[in-house]
Amino acid sequence: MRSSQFFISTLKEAPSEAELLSHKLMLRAGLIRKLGSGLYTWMPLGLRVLRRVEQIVREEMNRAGAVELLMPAVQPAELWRETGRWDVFGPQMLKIQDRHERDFCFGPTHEEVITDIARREIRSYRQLPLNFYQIQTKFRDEIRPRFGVMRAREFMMKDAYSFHVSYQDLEREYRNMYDTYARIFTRLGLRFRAVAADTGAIGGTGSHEFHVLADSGEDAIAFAPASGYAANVELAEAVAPEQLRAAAARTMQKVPTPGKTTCEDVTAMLNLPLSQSVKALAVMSEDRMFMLLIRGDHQLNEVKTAKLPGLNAFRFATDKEIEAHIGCRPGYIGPVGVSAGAGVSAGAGVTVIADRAVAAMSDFVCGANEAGFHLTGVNFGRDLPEPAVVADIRNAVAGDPSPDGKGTLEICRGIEVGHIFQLRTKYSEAMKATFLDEGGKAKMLEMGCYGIGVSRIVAAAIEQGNDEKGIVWPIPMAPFQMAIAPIGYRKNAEIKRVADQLHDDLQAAGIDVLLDDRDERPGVMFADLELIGLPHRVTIGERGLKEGKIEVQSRTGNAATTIELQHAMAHLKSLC
RNA sequence: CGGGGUGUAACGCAGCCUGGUAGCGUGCCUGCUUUGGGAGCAGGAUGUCGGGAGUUCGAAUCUCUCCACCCCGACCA
Repeated sequence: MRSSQFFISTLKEAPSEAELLSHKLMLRAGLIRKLGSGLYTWMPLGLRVLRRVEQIVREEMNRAGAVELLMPAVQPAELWRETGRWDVFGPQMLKIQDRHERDFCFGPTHEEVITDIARREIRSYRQLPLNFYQIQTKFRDEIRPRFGVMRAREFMMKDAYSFHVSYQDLEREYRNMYDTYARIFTRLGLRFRAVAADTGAIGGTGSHEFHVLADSGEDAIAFAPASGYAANVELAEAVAPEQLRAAAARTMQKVPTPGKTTCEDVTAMLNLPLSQSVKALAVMSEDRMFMLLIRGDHQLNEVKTAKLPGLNAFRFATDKEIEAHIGCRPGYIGPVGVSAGAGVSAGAGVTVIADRAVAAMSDFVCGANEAGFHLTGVNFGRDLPEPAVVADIRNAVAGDPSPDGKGTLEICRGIEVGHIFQLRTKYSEAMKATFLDEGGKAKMLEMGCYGIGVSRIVAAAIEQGNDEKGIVWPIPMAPFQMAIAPIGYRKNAEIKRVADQLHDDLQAAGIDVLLDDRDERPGVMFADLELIGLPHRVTIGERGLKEGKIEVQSRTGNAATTIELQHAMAHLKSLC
């Protein structure tokens, strides 16, 4: 390919809308252009990268035995009403009407459509197992699209759905997909980690996420290097402290803490470690107030909390509600004196739920339920009743013991690029998707589903591969494998001849090469080629050509190597 | 949706407070010179100042209103 016949449009400065590095670089390199919030055009250069990712995903899915199909992006509401998800999915689903005012959505996912296919097409156990997949545009009306294609509303996804006669066979395919995903991300040249995950809205039982490791990632991952344990922090168990609660050593005292409303401020003022304080979070669920107790240096895990009985739809209490139930404004609330009695009857008292770590504390600091005061030396059983509920409601932190008992946890950040689920019969039951087993009996199809964020992978790869000059692609994702930068292409006939010849030879050898024949000055050419991150650059200039030599420079290496023109093809082929 | 912010040329920005009819850098176009790390000189083009309404002799600037976009929180590939 020649740049004069292609389209390269780079920017020296990133548009101010971009915050994240990969987003800035994608705009600067001309990979994408924004149409609206969460809506992006894939420019020719970006599309080449997207296609490379697609191709690797496709090859590995095919190799794993999955079969490609393509479902409509627009889906009738009836299917979604069958599974009850028309309303459940909520505003995240883009709902549209046709000319007859019939309801449709732009598909955010395709469980309904594929299950409809399955119930029509799959009749016998002899047809199973099956794994259908597609690579297609999805639309999710995200609450807040951001970071370019990292969290766009319209995005490219590979989604696969498998069907089985039994749970055992589903587990086998789940394992197969797990291994396939590992192969895909390895082939793409990404540093990644598979982690145990929450099943979320899609539903089902077992689930793993695949994360590209990057400090800018939106997810936190807990992992134990010693054992290989890895889980999304949303899920990772924070195990109960081994030590039993120490005996009370101090008496409870009320101390004035005017203006100090956070654990940090209070402990700083009292010259105590943050881990000696307890933070009280008031939440409401079905008109009842719950007080969640977390150690001052810990963070509430809302996913875990929502799994507690009666708290599945909890929300944080308003300041007014806190005053009404506790008689004190936020910042100074605490568990002492609030949990009168069992606190089970609606409206009466507040149910106190303590994190496991809090339950093991003694002589702690907490709010006094009086503005401007905190309590020190507080002890359960003496100064207040034992908490009504003790549960794991905090995020695991670095240094926590691993839930599998082997070693301690570390925390890193990741970008979720893949997610696999065991759906079981959730959708087949809702949509009556059955097959006949060997005995001629109708049985529900066991299902699995497996997603990969194809467009997100492009952004994630840039988060992992970049330097001050621009993008550094993993070789399998690069839009071109190699660039030819002729200096004085339109001035020097010999340079033009050599560059053209090399371009044609490389292309004939099946190497994707970009000949920069724009006749830009060398600095401009080099800067552009580095910004768009091509792995290798061949520089052809008068200087070297006089001696029959050209230069080869790798995007990652520092020094260029000089090679004989006559050996160029062999050398360049060996690089790809 | 709640909180914060921004909309002025293709990109980055100034001008706004204190109204007087729009500017800088980069990019773009033409010519000449230049050609191994984002060239120099000369000339040039480009704006419904986000939209609408209002105040005023006069609005990018003040007021109201709508819209778009970005950032922080709840969602997810």
